[in-house]
Amino acid sequence: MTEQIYKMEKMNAFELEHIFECGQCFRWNRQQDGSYIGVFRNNVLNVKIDGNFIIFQGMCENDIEETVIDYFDLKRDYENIKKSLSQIDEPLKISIEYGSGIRLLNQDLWETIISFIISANNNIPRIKGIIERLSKQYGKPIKWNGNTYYTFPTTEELSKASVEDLKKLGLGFRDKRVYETTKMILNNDVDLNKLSKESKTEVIRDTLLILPGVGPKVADCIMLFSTLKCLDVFPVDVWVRRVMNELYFKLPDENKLKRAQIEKLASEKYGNLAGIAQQYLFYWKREA
DNA sequence: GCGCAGGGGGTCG
DNA sequence: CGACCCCCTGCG
Repeated sequence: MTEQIYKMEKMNAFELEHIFECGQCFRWNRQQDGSYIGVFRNNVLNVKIDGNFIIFQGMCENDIEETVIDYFDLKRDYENIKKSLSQIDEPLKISIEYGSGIRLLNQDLWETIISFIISANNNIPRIKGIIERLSKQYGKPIKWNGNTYYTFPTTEELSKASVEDLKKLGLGFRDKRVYETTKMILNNDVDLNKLSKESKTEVIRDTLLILPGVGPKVADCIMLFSTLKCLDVFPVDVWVRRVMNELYFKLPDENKLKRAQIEKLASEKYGNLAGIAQQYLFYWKREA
């Protein structure tokens, strides 16, 4: 593996902060100069905006251009998506202007499953810490630029960890969930290859829900943020609940809407782009 | 500075 | 509907 660099003209929907701070990923870290470094699959990359260009540079196991086109989903036409979503209503339009540079990444399915099981009732700094420790302990090192980075462990690699090992890394009550889910995927009780070929959203969700630690919210995040790319799902967490409450129901915050109510409304309003709408709303509500 | 509550991208029983 | 691990954060 050698260092590679790829420079391309900047597109309209591509802002580093929007992409990496909208909550879809946990392994991208902001650098002093405003660029970001992240580990994904067997790669370590720095992404930097330089004037009207995006520069990708780092250790990449395959062709860097193909890798970033795939991972950053660069073929998807966000201009068109934003245009049609903006027409739905004014609040969504405002949130899209606020997070105009958001793109959803094609993240590894297995890594996304484990990462979002860890995210349950947890905060982002701690989630990131846990994932870094898991990677350092069970992943493979990649040296670049005087630093050592670690790949996210494969299923086989993580299956070496006992419940106790996981507890020591600070997973808390999620230790058993990660352990059991790893075992089930290793045994093909849930077959991720087969799941990747499935096209029906409901079948995919029901399959993911089999895994310990995967409930409705985590399942939707996995479906939206991984290579599964089910753009029609609408993950309902506290922030989204809050924003939907305010925008469409005008209820006081304590008056909690049921998940099903929110999902129904989202599906009616946003249709098969509900997941992308969710990201704009989430980012807007949480940052602003 | 340090110590101590409060709460966090939910899930499970 | 309450408990859950543990850290991160904010305040006294």
